[in-house]
Amino acid sequence: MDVNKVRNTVIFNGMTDGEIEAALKGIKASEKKYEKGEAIFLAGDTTSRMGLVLSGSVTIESNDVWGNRMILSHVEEGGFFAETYGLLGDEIMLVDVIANADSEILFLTVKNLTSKVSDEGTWVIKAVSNLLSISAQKNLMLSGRSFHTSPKTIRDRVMSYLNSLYIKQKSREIVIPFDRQQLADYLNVERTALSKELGKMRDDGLISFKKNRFTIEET
Amino acid sequence: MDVNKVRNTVIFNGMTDGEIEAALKGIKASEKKYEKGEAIFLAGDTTSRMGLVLSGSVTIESNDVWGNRMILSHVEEGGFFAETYGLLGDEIMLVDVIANADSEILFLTVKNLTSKVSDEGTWVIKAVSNLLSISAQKNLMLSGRSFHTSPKTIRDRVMSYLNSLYIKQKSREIVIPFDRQQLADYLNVERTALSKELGKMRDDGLISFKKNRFTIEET
DNA sequence: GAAAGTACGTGGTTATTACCACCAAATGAA
DNA sequence: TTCATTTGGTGGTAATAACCACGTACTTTC
Repeated sequence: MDVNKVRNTVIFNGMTDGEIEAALKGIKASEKKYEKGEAIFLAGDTTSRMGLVLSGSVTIESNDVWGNRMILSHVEEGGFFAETYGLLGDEIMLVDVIANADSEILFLTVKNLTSKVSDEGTWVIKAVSNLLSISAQKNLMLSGRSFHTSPKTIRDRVMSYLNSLYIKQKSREIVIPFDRQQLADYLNVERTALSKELGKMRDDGLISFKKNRFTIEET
Repeated sequence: MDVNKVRNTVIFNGMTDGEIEAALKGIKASEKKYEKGEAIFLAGDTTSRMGLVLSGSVTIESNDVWGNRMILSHVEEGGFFAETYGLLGDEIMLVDVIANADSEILFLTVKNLTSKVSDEGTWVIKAVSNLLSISAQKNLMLSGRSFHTSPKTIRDRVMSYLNSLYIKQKSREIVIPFDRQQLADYLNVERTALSKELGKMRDDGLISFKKNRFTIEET
């Protein structure tokens, strides 16, 4: 890896060239090329590596069980993706990352960073590392919720939510951790309107449910 | 400070008692008592300290220019608040933190943590510290947006958004960084519907605007 | 097991928004 | 300038959700 390529990225901020070289080694930096359209990560994956776009660009997108595709964001040269997943290591990704052009990606193994640190570091690094975990965790919750509340109809919000659980639980039979009122609050809709829409979705053959057990019907 | 009181909180995870003591000193831990109803932070403040609830509980709430109050969350014993603001240090808080009962709060100066570290640490701690900044920054953006998209009507979303800029810019004359389409996307509403609602709000004497300059009218 | 409370669903009404077609003003390039 | 493009606004309509009132089933408690 050429230090010049990464010197200006945020993660190597404040490091000398020597440190960057050490970091690249310690962080197991590995470069890989992708062709336009190729998948870098797929929903359902777990990863302990985050990505840094050296050239080209990638899109973060969601493709749900029902075949709906949604583009969530672009990441340009110099930008990161999957930091949160990489940091937490065992969280299941809910989105796909696709090369938007021929791209060079640098993968950085950041999971070990914080765990390794916990054994050997001083209290300072332990504290920073703990804060990073707290922050990453919160991040994941926030982006999850914002993801499920951005569709404009109740039906689409429910589908977005159920799809994420489908990916996590890898089963069309889904147990949700909410009662109706809580689900309504989480999706930012009114409870009775949610009940009605769930009923319609059942009538339309999309789902069936009883209490907090939902089943995504085969189409 | 008694180590026993904080040993089980996430931020001191993995530290020996000796390290916790060193940490408490290095992090300038200071305890303060608040009576029920007393303000711990107010919107418009900046802080380089985060809060840890030792006893009692606090509420995070929003009180806007128009006098609307909204409770956003509770933090119980052992929980944190203002971590993101504390970490970034110079971000203006958009919410109030109020003691929900007689409470003991431990303030931790976390800003210095990451900045101090940048000078002296190894590449590992620098990388972790950089990641923490990235994560905190992203966090702030995510929670801001989710804050402005949770009201159910377009008007309330606009008011929430303008109020946050009012707090940041400390002026009733507000320049927004978006054109109409971008504002609509940010607030998760349809552009023409937004235009209409802005017109109505002007008719109702709430605001006036021209292009991306808005003025919050005195009521 | 009766009473009270909680959770969920339905009907009906109204308010709000999305959506489409279109226009006007502002911007910018030739 | 003139033409094309971008940006913001309006009218009208259909879709959607909020809101209120209420009923039913399931739980919990005494």
